[in-house]
Amino acid sequence: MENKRSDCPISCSLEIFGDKWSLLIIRDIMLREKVSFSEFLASEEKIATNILVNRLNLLESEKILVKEVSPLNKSKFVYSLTQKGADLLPIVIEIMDWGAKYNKNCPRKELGKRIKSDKPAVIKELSLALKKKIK
Amino acid sequence: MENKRSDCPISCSLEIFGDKWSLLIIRDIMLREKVSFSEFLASEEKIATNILVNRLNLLESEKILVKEVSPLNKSKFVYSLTQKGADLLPIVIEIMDWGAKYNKNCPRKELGKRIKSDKPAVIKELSLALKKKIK
DNA sequence: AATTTGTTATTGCAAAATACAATAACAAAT
DNA sequence: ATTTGTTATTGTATTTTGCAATAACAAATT
Repeated sequence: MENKRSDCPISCSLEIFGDKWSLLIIRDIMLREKVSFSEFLASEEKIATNILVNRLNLLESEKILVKEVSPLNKSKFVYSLTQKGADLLPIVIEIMDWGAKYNKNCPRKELGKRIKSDKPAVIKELSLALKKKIK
Repeated sequence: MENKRSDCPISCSLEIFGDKWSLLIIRDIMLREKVSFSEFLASEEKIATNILVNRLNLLESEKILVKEVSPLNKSKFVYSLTQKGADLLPIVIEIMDWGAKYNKNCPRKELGKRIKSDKPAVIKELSLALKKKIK
């Protein structure tokens, strides 16, 4: 961890995930059941392999993710959220809601519509589901 | 607006404010009553002038901020939030709450404590206050 | 009128982050 | 043995950011 810019919690948070990629990896794990390097790599936003490696290591070092050997395939790793990582859920949901509200080209799909109609319920439900999977 | 990476609302949002600075400017306007270039510049995180200019222009072009000549000082500009910008409030609050929860060096001050004890009330109250100031 | 001060913006250059392509390491599967 | 799949590294070009200096210009001061 580098030297902090300030003690502001917003600033500290942005030093960790204030970039264009980190929260997309979190999204993939949280909302799309992705768990591995190759699955993250396959996402539509086309992250480069070196950046993906870098972000996964960073998120792991911040204890937002945990990396383990896959029980199904010993030559594969799987990433899971810690409680700290799972607690990013409300942030992700709020960003998703704002983005859908202000972007014509981001039509709300099922989850987006449920967020629009009852955000707290969605957060509660997803949070419970995550609880079963955190490390 | 460049070419979008995808239609995901999270990705679209991060293309706008997914960096280490934009949300700090929003924070300064939302929570610290700052309105001008020199006030943003004075924040503890020490943003560079060229980056500040760049972010202000970007946020203005995204219609998150509006720039006007100050009524008090004609050689000064003041920035205010649009409704789109004010709607970032829940994101800012959630990031603040997460940062305070997971960072020893970010002691909760008054606002932080109120967020911890009743987040929806804080958001509602601040959102009402912002409503009176949006352009 | 000339000078100083305050505010916003620009420029030049170094450093860091990102994009993109190629390929390496290595275990599993064939 | 060879091929395939998964993760990681390397090299190079481009873009973004950090930092310092300074410009433009109006208001305030002398």
